[in-house]
Amino acid sequence: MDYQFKTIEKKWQQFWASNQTFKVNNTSDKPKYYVLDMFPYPSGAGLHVGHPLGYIASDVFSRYKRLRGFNVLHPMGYDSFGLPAEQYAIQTGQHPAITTETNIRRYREQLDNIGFSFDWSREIRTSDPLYYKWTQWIFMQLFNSFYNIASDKAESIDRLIDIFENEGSKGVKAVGDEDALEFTADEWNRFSEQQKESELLKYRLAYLRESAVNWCPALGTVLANDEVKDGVSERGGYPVIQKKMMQWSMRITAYAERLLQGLDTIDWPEPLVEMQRNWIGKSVGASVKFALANQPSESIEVFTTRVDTIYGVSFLVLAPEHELVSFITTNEQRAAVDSYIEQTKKKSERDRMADTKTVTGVFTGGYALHPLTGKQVPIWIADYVLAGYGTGAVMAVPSGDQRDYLFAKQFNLPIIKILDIQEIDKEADNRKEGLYINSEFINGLSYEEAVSKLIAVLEERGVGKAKINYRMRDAIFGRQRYWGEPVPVYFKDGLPKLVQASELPLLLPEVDKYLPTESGEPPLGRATDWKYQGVYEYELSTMPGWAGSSWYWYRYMDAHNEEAFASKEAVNYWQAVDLYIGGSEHATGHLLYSRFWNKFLKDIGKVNEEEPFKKLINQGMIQGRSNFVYRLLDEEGGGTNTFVSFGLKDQYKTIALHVDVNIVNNDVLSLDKFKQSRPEYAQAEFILEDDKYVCGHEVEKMSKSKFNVVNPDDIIEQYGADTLRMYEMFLGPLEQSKPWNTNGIEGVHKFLRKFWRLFHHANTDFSISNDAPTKAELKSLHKIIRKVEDDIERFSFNTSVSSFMICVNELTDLKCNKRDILQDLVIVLSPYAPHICEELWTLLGNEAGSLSYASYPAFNPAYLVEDEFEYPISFNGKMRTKVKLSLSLEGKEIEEAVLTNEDVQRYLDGSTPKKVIVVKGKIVNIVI
RNA sequence: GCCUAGGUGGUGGAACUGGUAGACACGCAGGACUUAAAAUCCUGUUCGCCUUAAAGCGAGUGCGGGUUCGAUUCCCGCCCUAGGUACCA
Repeated sequence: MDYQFKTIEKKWQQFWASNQTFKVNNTSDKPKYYVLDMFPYPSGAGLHVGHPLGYIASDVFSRYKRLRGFNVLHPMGYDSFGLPAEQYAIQTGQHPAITTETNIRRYREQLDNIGFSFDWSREIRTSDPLYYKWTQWIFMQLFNSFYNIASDKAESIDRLIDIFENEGSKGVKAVGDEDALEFTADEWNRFSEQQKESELLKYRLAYLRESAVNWCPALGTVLANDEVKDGVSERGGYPVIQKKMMQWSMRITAYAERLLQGLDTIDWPEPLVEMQRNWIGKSVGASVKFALANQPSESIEVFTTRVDTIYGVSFLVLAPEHELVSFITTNEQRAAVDSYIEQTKKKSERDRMADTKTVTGVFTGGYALHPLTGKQVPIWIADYVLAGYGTGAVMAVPSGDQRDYLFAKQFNLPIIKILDIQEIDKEADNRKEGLYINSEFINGLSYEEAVSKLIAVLEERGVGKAKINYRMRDAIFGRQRYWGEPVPVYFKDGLPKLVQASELPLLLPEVDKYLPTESGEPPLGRATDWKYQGVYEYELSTMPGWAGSSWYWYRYMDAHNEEAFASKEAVNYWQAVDLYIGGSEHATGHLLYSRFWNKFLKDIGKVNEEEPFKKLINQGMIQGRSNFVYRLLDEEGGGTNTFVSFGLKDQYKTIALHVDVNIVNNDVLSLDKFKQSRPEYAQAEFILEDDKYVCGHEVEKMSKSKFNVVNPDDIIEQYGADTLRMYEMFLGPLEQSKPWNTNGIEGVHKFLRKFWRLFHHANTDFSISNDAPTKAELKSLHKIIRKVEDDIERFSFNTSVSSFMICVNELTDLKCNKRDILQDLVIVLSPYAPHICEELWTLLGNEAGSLSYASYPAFNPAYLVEDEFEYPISFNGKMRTKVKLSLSLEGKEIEEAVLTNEDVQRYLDGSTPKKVIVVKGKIVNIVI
């Protein structure tokens, strides 16, 4: 019989499902192993060929671990809250829950087609009320907790209240807002409920704070950075400005040091660890207060890592959003300052950071007093200073900082040399060498001496202190959206209160439209009769996408528990994730938030592990090839409904927008399909070239928002799941990103057919021999046993596939059909190509389904020993020859080998080599 | 801009710790089998030069330098691409 992949794959997928082959118990004699994938967002575009890359790798690993005798937890679920379903709802009116359900069904079908060994009885969905009940529950614990610096962990807010009541604010060292008050116990006890609550909010791990957002006045909504392109909204092309808004935040900064320390304890790729380290951005320095010249009771606090350069300060720069800007600005400068602030509002934070070439800024007219010299220092504002980093103000030292240097040159501000070795004619000199000059009491000191002396003096005078600053900011937790977890909070007398735990889940209410209200409130403001106890306003924002994904791996341990997010027993059994596979694009988002929530859950005694993911592998992204259309802009820079073809776009002012690759063929856009794709495009007009609309293209992340998704079902239809699985592994190193292409899939498919033919005599009947294997056959088998073992342990799946091809070619050449060889080969290949292997396994006379728990064959090095081995050496890097050596691959040291200098000399016509270079026991070069 | 990674034939990639660069595939070219097609098998395939052939010579791992007997691998400086950059997930 021929290799009928369709029949075989359907058969075994049904068998696995109906026999629940991969259902796993929370008790077992075997050691446990938890393999987790980053669960997908069920996008309307369906599962794309990029998702399975990681899933196949984790499936190969899971199946391998089962063969190695582990009780493997390998679950799957859906991160099903998110923006795209909501945008679809806005366009069509269809409830996101329906869209999501449809998408999940499609994902499940697609996943099933690939033949994964997931335990589907543990499936989870973050948008399921039975799931988000526990996301809300965790939020409540965070709201009810503060971070106690003394015990270095989160503790109940009741304990903080206790301390305040008995000892006042001095009794506790806790992580809190900058503007937290100081008070005695008596003062606290005299506070009104209102005052107490608002003070406690400054310590809660989930708290309200004002923060900046992208506001689109025309759409009346907040936009993600992704939805803003070149200062206008991607949808509609309306202007976007920065606006401040009261929002829920998470005090992740309280965990900064633990998040940093924990990185040393986990087995993650070093680049990823480095990214998190840099994101946390610990810097050791000092904070210094500069009093205002005309109002010495007010001061501007700056953070600096180079307090030693303080005598080089020639001006201060504030972020345009800094709260004191308006107060400082003089009447003469007010117009200029206001107009600069207006300009800044139009820029996104990223644009502000990216632009280092143009130097802009405005003098406020105000002065501060240098804390040591008392001299007047002018105060400027500039958009390169960000309100969210440090204190939103910097002391500018042009001689030591290039950015300050350029600023000083541009605006003719003094540049003060502070170290004797500094060379500052052309640029700033940030060296910490030499001795200080122009610096009063630190003159003549070295860097280390200066820093400690300065800090001592600043502290003594109460104008500064040593400080550790983290670049990481608290995470904004509110979203002005519909399709997310409702925040289980209502407002009484303007203060946030939690709903009762017994009232969870707080269900997402129905709304008539998924848009903001006319008064600019989030979509939940549209819900009618949605009041706590019929009276109090609920919080109208919902949780961000990362809420549900920050703890989900615990839910898989005990997916149907109604009493807890997971039972104590389940958590104790599975502990942490042993292997987590997912993309590095989550490096500073999901992977940081998850660590944060995990540490919090540990602090409150709900889980055991400080770190949730012991080992992590980044699967590289399979990138997509995106297509673009070019929207014509009007004079004000607003979007029109006319689109310019790629070749003509440079003649107009346009903005590039992603267009679905599925309505583009060879970069030519289908105009009809484009008009149907969105209501706003129905009347679209086009400027064509050669009667065609040609799209631009780019290689980038495959994602629903970029409309460049390719479906794995098409590949499976043509070649089968086993081919897809092996091909994705064959494409290249797991960690490496690569654009999707199907060149080369034929080779993998041919391999599987060849493999099948090893068992099928004359391409028809199943026929194998019970004869004893030959030496050559055993060698071939044991090479692959060892190779696959090695490759899987170091996640080098692509080289495995090549080795399989070599192995099968060798066995084909040997006309091998020996049971002993083939049976072991089936086991070794089965993690990669499970369907064909299950089929052959049963044909070999084994019980159906038993392959998944067979034993991985033992490697025997004896089969690889060779009597004679031809070893090439090169002379002077030019002449090459081959020398016959007696040595073995395994065991014997080369020093014992027959080759000696005398032997080598024979190949050099008697000339004596000057040098023989031996590396790892091999002669690699001979210098004559 | 900043952080992280990558750049090797026509293509995907291999070379694991500095030691024969191009394994294994795809594609392409030629051939076998076939009435034909599919499937399968065989040969060749980094580029250039030279040769009837066998063989040989030179260059070559993004670019420019450096270290080394020896560099895809290590160091310095560039260029390009991708991911992240805090409301995509």
